[in-house]
Order: sequence, then structure tokens, then C-alpha cells
Amino acid sequence: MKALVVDDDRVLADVLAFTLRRAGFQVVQAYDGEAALQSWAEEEPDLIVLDVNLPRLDGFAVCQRIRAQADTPILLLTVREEEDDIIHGLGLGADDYITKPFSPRQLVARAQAVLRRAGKKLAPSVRQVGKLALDPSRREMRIDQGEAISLTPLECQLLDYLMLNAGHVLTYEAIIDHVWGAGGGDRDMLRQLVHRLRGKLSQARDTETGEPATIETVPGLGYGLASPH
Amino acid sequence: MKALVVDDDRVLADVLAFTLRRAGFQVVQAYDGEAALQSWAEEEPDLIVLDVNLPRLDGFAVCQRIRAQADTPILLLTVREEEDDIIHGLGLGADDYITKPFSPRQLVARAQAVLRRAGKKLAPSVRQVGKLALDPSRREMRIDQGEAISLTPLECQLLDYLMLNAGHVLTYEAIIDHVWGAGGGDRDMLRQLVHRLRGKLSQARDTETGEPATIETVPGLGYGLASPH
DNA sequence: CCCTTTTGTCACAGCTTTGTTACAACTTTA
DNA sequence: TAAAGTTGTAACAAAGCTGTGACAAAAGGG
Repeated sequence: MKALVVDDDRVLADVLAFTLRRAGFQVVQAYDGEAALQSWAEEEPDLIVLDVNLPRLDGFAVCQRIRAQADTPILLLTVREEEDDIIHGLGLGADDYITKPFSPRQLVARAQAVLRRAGKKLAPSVRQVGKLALDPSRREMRIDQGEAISLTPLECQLLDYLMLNAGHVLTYEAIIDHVWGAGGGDRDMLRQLVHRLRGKLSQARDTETGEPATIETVPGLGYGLASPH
Repeated sequence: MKALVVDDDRVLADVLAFTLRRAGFQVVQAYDGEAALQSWAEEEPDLIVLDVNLPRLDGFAVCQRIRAQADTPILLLTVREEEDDIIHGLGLGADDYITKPFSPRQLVARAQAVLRRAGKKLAPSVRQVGKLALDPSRREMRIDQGEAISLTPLECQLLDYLMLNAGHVLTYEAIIDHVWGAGGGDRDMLRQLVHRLRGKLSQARDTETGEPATIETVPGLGYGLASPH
């Protein structure tokens, strides 16, 4: 289940992406109207979250052009005050709207509702970063259609957290708190866990000619998962 | 700059953490009042983002107990309708509040405002001077889209300080105090550190045809980073 | 209850980072 | 001009951190 997030506010775009990723979407981002159309054509997302105010080509125009070619569900992002925008947007074929500011839960709920209405199956709880996919419900990971590799509960928790924050470095403390709960783990345990997870990651990589998908160390700080782009 | 996020809604907590991380914070999370107090004691964060509704020990109680021991800035998270909560919270010593739902930008702005008021310097996620960019969260530096070069903790601290005061000459004493803490270093150590940082800077420069971006020496006084203009 | 899987503990090697010292080149000053 | 002080550079030692493997303890499943 792939979503395209279009917003020129990068902070917001990243947060939207994070939220959707957490709900099991694979997310692609674009920061202006033209890039959005291009991404849409290339990535063929199942859902588009589209801000109205965009440089180069505004949300309405994007909405219109996409509707001219396909019925990919579109969720419009508007400012609360601009009620005209909503009417205009829905008139152009948007499937639903959500006004800023909103809670992460609302966004996910709307996104899923739109997908349901479009008759698509909901996102399975699979997290994806680059070629690496994790299914927490089965505690399995795979790289680019390769063999599925099963993870232990802790490994799964760790990978999940790293993937959720792909591209950022997480401090030892943050990771430990998240995996073991506050005060439940120490650095030795984390070091060992990372070691084991790395082992499985490289094992998965062997199958395919895949890219790294590697856990990087920032000495003295923590660990992070390299972002695909 | 470390922040503690306390919210029992894990979805929201993760989003809050992500947002703050993006703004250059190191983030630790807790999901109930008692865990919050424990994390606070262990991690000694510079800022706390605290939800009012918490299991085991509510936000007010947490706020009160922390205030009894320290003046760590607290940003309270409330629901829009409950205005009493805000008054109550501020009465107990919270520094500011923010009502759900809110935009990521708002959160970051409030957090930074609270820190500023508390007299703490805030660390931006990336610092830039001319073509030189420093990302303290990864301890990496790069010149004009060149290869990223990783820095040691001390080198990072030094470069950060120099970039913050680009164009000005800093005395040895000022630099030493900032990098090693008062009384923690001497001129020999600084000389050596500058030497090592210069090495990496020229290494970064080799990659690109970039301009100097060099640390200049003012004999008898100290060091300074040349300002771009 | 036994066997397997998972998790925690420990020790160690290798590397990185940091502090120390020495020394040559240079500048200032008497 | 010589002496004294500064600065850049190099080499080395000490300390700390990280990856790794082996093994023990704990948890889970038949």
C-alpha cells in the first residue's frame, strides 16, 4: 500500500510521511505540484495526500490532472478557514479533505476510510523502507521479494523502531527505552541485539543482490537506519 | 539538546518524538507518569513535553514532582476544551501549553520559545556557514553537497562553536571553556584539536573544488572561522 | 519435564578518540 | 641578532568504545 504525500512544508510533509508509515503505508514525498504529478506517474500510489497550497502548480490543478487520467483516491489538505477550498476541491474530484491542524489519528482514519470507499484492501501492517519490508504481525522481514526471515520479538521491535525513524540517528537511550521500556535494558544488551539483527539483515541480503539496508553506528550517540534516498 | 516526550498515546508520542528529532532534539519517550519521572531522573532532559492525561500518575502530578526538584522547562499538552487544565497546569509550574490538535511547526516553535526563555541555547538540526554544513545529530560535516565527513565529539563541538560565531575571533579561553567545560582543557589540547579539524576540513575540500572554509589563526588571541561574505 | 529458542552476561580484540610530549618554523622583543 | 615565546606538526600512549563470540540463564512449547 503506497501513499504519495505532497506538501511544500517539509516539516509537515515529513511528519505526514512518518504517520502514514507508522500505519503501514509505504510513502513517497513530493514538494511541489509538478514533482507530484511526476511522482504519481512513476510510483503509481494507492493514495494521495495533497496540500492545496503548492508552488509551481497548486493542489487543485494537480487534483484535476490526475482525475483526468485515473481515480487514485485523493485526500485534500486545507486550512480550516478556507471552506471554499473544500467545496472547490471536492468538486474537482478529491475524495475527502482534512483541515489543518489535525491529529495523526485523524489522518490515518481518513486515509483508511478513503481507501475503503475506493474498494481497496486496507494496508496490511507491513512497514517498508527502501527494499526492506517488515511484517510485525508475523515478525518477519524480507528484502525485495527475497526469502522471509523471522525475527525474535526484541529484534522485531528494534527494527520496527529503526525503520519508523529511517534516516535519523536514534540515541542509545531512546532505543533502549523503546525496546525494553524505561530502565529495562542497558547498552550491552542493545549492542548484542544490534549485532544479532545485523546478522539477519546480512543474511537477508545474501539472497538478493540487494543494497546495504544497513544499521549504521554513530559512536557515542546511537544507531540509525540509512534512508533509501 | 535532549527532550523527554510523555504521552500514553503511542501514535502521538512517536509523532511528537519524530517532530522534535527533526528539529534537532535528542528524544526520549515515556508512556506513563511514573516512567516519566524515572526517565526524567535518568536522562536529565532539557525539555519535557507532557500530556495531561496519563495512566498511573497524571500530568499535573508529574509536573508538580518535577518542579519540587528542578526547573526543567515543561510544555503541557492539553485538549482544547479543557481550559481549566491549562490554568491548573501553569499554576503548578508548567512553562507553556499547547492544545491538541496542533501543527508540528507550532510544537517546535513553542518548544524553542520555552527553551529560549529558560536561557538555554537551542541547537538547530543543521548549521550552515557558506558552503559548509554541520549536522550535529549525526556528527557529520559536508561541503557543498560533497561527501559527508564524520567528526569526533570534540571536533563537532569545536566546529559548531566556530560556525555559530563565524566571522568573529574567539579567544583560546572561550573555546576551551566551551569545548571541554571550564577548567577542562588547555591550549595544547586545543592546538591539537584544531589541527585535526583542519585536516578533515581540507579533506572535505579535496572532494569538491570548494572555497577555503578555513580556520584562521590570530596569534596571541585565538581562532575564528572566516565568514562567507 | 525436556528441548529449543530467546535473551542476558561477560571477556576480549581492534579500533577510535583523546591527551601528552617533543620539535621545528616562525614571530616578537630586547 | 639572539633569546623567548607561539604555533603547527608528528608520533606515541592511554583510555574508552564497539563488534564479536562463547556461554549461562530464562522463557516458551510440546
